[in-house]
Parts: sequence; structure tokens; C-alpha cells
Amino acid sequence: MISPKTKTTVYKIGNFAGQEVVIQGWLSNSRSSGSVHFLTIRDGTGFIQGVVAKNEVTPETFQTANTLGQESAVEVSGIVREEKRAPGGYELTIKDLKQIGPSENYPITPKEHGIDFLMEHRHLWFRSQRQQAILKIRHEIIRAIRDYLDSQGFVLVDAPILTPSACEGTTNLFEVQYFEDKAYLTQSGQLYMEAAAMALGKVYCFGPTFRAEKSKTRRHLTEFWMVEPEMAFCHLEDSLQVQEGLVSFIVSRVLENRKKDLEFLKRDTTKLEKITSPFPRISYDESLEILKKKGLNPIWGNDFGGTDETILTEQFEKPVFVTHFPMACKAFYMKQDPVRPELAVCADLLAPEGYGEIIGGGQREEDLELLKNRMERMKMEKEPYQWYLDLRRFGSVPHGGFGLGIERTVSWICGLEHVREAIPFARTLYRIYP
RNA sequence: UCUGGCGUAGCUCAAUGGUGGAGCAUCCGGCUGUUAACCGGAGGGUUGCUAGUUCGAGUCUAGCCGCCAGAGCCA
Repeated sequence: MISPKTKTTVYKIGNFAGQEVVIQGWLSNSRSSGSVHFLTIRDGTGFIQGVVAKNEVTPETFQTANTLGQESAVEVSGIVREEKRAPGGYELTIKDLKQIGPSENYPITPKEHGIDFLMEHRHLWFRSQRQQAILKIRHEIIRAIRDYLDSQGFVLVDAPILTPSACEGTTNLFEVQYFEDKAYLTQSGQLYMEAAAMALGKVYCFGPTFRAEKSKTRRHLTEFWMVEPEMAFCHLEDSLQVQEGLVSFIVSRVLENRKKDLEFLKRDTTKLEKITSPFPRISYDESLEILKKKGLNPIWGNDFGGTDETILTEQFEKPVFVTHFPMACKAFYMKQDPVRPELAVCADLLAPEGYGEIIGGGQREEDLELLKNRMERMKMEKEPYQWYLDLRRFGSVPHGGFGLGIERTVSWICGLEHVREAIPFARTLYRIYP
């Protein structure tokens, strides 16, 4: 074992210029020029090139450097040296090298690979620099969400994953055996958050949600993460201000703390720098006018398709709120507009650059009779929802909230082609391995 | 579920209906500044599966399987 005193990480290596340090990591790539081996070592905090020269190390160490396979686990000891040619500014002149865990025939070579192969090897793929950058940005986004909501006085209330019935439809739920009964994996914690908001005022849940939809697009996963804030004594405009505050805070924190990762992903950060409060608001009716001017033929009452969203968001540099959708395309709990009952008091937030809907939200129907009537019209069973109707029987207040999709947000901020890269282990229609 | 596309070496891809190849990876050799290093050599194949057309099928036809992109639905 090499002395643990000088152990450090690639991230902190600049503090040790001229000194001998120990790095523990993996060999991500190697090259050789005969008497000099160049080993690219990664340790989770960064990548650094180690140089092993034949006349500076023992023959055994030199031979080890020559035979290490890609992704071998190693412990190296070497002198930190400033090096203008190195991408990180520093190199390691290796003095000693130990193989901790061997690796032979690593499947992901330094050449291009197809997406199916990479997804099949997801457990190894995210050792790559690109995937590490995405995972770090995802972490920063989640941290920013919690920091922001916590600082605004929200209380985290965990919603159940196993639920007795559907929040919305029933066809797109994963059914599981629950002892003698059937249960479903949650598709939203929102109804539970309404209960929590009546106890604590401002709450949010953060967890996985599940949709058994047979969707096969770059924006869909069957298991994805959502943050769902819910607020009592809240009108639509209050909720929109929380949303634009949250989203602009997320973007600014990623720009502040993960600039290098964004650069590695070749993300155009000038577009992200424009994401500041407030965001534009247009009504559903206005959005149809915009689509008509662009030569499309939208039908009033229908939800947007992917093309509609792309064209709409191209009109704005910031995310845009589309408010007051027709009741017909929204869930039973949405509050209907008192002036125009065919509309819901709701808003979706569409991300720029064609990334589509990242938030859906609105005010909830707080009137017991209106809610019961609507459930009857939609032929819903009322028995499983008695607890939910209780919220309207005992001190009902105007309230609302929203759900922000984590993977779509990560995908937008990172500039990804597909949400499957925005989550560590993606679950899609045809993939549940690894 | 629907529409379109693809399936050839471990990986990424070539191959007019007529002897299945290249680059990378692997193994061997060379090189003291490489950056997806480079140079020389070697091994590596039930062309997704089944049936059919044909003197002859990786190539054409049908069915099935797998994957990709999009639609619907949604965050």
C-alpha cells in the first residue's frame, strides 16, 4: 500500500503542483510511444494523463503500465506537473503504479458505438466523461430544486409509490400484486400533496413516477422523476411565480457550478444565460393563433403535439407558460375558469429549443359539489376518492401546484437528444436491463 | 397500437444476385510526447430466425424476432 498521507483526487490536483501524490482510479485509455506510456486515469472527479517513462521507473512498473487493460483499477503515485498541453492543465509523472483490479476486453472501446449497445452496457457507459458530466448536472439540478423550495418555506412530504387507484387514467398504470389485492405504481403524488398542503401550507414531494404508456419518443420514459410542489391559499399566478423562480434558479446554479460539464457537452450556454424571471405567458387561445400564423391547422380542444410545441417554443428565447387549456384535455381535479367554464385554470411550461413540456400544473377544484359533478360526468368511482373529497369538506381553500419532470429538465439544460441519457438507468418501453 | 427505417466479426460499418471485407478492440512486434496516437503482423463469421424464388441469396419475396426514429398519450 502506498502511503495514504498524500492521497488526493484529480479535481484537487492543482493544489499539489511539484509534490508527489497518490491517485486511486481507473485507466480510461492508454497510449504508448515505446519507452513512454501515456495513461489516462479517471477517479470520478476528473481525468488526468499519467506519464510512465522507462528510465524513471522500475522494469516491473513499466511492464505493468504496458499491460494494463482499459478500465483496470489502479493506484498511482506520481509528481504533479503543470503542463500546457494537458486539457486540465496538469499531468502526473508516475513513479509507482499498482493494479488493484484487472480489466480485460472492456466492451466500450474509444470508438463510436450504437445506442442499443451503449444502453445494454449502461452500467459501464456512465464511466465515460460525457455521461459523468450529465449525471453531475442532474445532481446539481436536484440539489438546486431542494435548496430553492426549502428556502421558500416548503416542507418535503414523501408521497407513496404504491397506490390503491389511479390519479388520472387507469390504462397507463403499472399494476402490481399487493397481497390479496391489486395496487398500482404511482403516476403522480399530487393528490397526496393536496392533503399535505392542507396540513402544512406549502409542500413538495420528490420521487419516481411510473407510466405504462407505450410511448416511444425522445421525451418518454416509463419510470421518471418528478418534483411536485403544492400550495394552499394559492392562485394560478402565485404558482407561476414559484415556477419561474424555481426554473431560473436551477439554470443559474448549473451555470455557476457546472460550467465545465456544460462545456464538455458542447452546450450553448448563451441560450441558458437568457433564462431569467419572468417568463412570457400566453393563453391556449393565443397559442392557437400563433400556430395558425405559422401555417398549422390546430383544432380547438386538442392538446399540443410535438410539432406544435416545437413551433410555439421557437417564438421565445425563454420557457413559455401556456395557460387556460380546454377542460376537455385536463384531469378531473382541475379548477374550471369561473368566467369561461370550458377552460381550466392551469398552465404548462414549455422549455425552449424544442424540449417541450417540462411542467404541468394548475389550480385544483376546491368546491365539493363541482368536483363531485365532474367525477360523475367522467363516470369515475367515488368510493376510492372519499379521502380526497374530505379535503373539500373540511376547510377547503383555493390551492394549486405543479409537477416538474426532472429528466426533461436535465435533457434541456444539457442539450441532449434523448431523455434516456438524463437518468442513470433508463426504463423505456423495450428496456428494463440493466 | 400505427407509419417508416435498420439487422453482416466483440464494436462501427462496406460488399452490382456470382470466392464475405475494412477500421477499432484483442494477441505479437516497433517507436521517448501521445491526446479516438501511429506503423507492421496474426487470430476472429450459422450475414437475426424460418420458409420460398434461383444453377447460385448477405443481397430478391413472405412470415416472425430484435432495435431505431416518429405519431397518438404525456412530464
